[in-house]
Amino acid sequence: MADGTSAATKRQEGQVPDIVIGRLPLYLRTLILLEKEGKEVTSSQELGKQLGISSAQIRKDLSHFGEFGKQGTGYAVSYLKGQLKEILNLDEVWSVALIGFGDLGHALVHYNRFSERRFNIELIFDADPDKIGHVINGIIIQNAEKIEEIIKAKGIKIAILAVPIEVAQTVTDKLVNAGVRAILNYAPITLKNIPQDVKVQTIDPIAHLQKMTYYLG
Amino acid sequence: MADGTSAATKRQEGQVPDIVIGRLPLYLRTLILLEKEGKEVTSSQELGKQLGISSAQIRKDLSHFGEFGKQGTGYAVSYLKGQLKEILNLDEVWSVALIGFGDLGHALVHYNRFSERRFNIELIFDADPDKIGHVINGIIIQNAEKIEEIIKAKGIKIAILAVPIEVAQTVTDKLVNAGVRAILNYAPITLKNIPQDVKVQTIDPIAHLQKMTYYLG
DNA sequence: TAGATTGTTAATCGATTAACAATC
DNA sequence: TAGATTGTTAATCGATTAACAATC
Repeated sequence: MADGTSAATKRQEGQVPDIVIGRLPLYLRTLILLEKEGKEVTSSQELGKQLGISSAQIRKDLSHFGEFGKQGTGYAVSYLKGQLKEILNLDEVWSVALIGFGDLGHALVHYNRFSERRFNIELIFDADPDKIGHVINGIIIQNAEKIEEIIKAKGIKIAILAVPIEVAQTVTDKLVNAGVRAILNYAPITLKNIPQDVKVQTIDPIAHLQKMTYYLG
Repeated sequence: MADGTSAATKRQEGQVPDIVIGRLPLYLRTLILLEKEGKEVTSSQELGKQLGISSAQIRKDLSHFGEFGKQGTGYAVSYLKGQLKEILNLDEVWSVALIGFGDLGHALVHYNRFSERRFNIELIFDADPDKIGHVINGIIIQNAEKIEEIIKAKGIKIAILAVPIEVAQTVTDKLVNAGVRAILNYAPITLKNIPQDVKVQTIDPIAHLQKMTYYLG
């Protein structure tokens, strides 16, 4: 994530590194898994083994936010899970706008894990007149021209961008303008003109594959 | 990513950091974009601006592999693109096996960028008897029980894992056993028992969203 | 208690940036 | 030439790891 930290916006005392924030969801994911397996207590060592990282790193990461464990015994799974959820602002249900209803958009709408994790896709937009008006999972596909108007009206802060490359930047400008603060970007392009308080995460499967083929030489 | 490489490497002065390898596909992506725009020459500054990273970092990254630019003028777009493709082993067509033909698998098969970038999905597997035997894009959906047999026979090195969490590890074991060396994993779980020479990249959209909600507090 | 594990400090390791001679 | 930009070195910055006192 480009956090746009410049000399003028030096990391303030007590601010947690972005790379640490990125690991918290993995810790949470693992705790949920352990809980499902019936584990009530865990340790930095066990978590580390599950995730393939060191126990020291986990303890260090958590120490940015407080003390959650007990010497000699470790962490109560349910408690730590709750604390991480709170830290990550996951106690509320987040409304999400999906932009683009092609194959990917279709798959995302049917991906149950979004709602399981309390990300509710509440709006769908597309530019194709043949799609506009159709109802998917009780959601009407809206005209992409109304993105700003409707998102602003609903106060939605999170958008999933699943549009073709060519329109990704234009749509992004609209989303930012509509007050969106987090964009999950599936277009394989670096989005520009992102204000400091708007976060972007780009998912590009091709980039992942190409990173791996390097090692297949 | 573990660097599982023998002493007999192509590069004498040691290993290129994995984090650098991860940026090469982004450089390539940007060069392709610039080429499409008709640009014949670019610079580390321009590339950096496009990607939101420093020009120094781009020059440093490229310097691990050789000298590709000219002082005063910069880089020939087409040439640098070709060099990066070569470095990343992208001159050949890679056959890919897709495991799991749910909504996500469906979207992936229809995602043209895979074939555009020379990743050809050649095999599809699913465990559902209702799906086995159906033909998608000229590819028969095969019984998941034949994963090892068929992948081994075809010598396929890259797999995309789009199966439910519960079976992800079991399928992974089979893939590794069948000789797969790169796994693009869409199951939100850390895969275990991965040999050093097998690479895994996990894509978890929920983790990305949760990273961003931290900042929405 | 004895063993285990946390939270934290200090040391190490690695990545990024700044700066500049070389040179197109 | 004058301006621009590379490739590289050294300095800086930041992240990870090791180690251990505290203590459950």
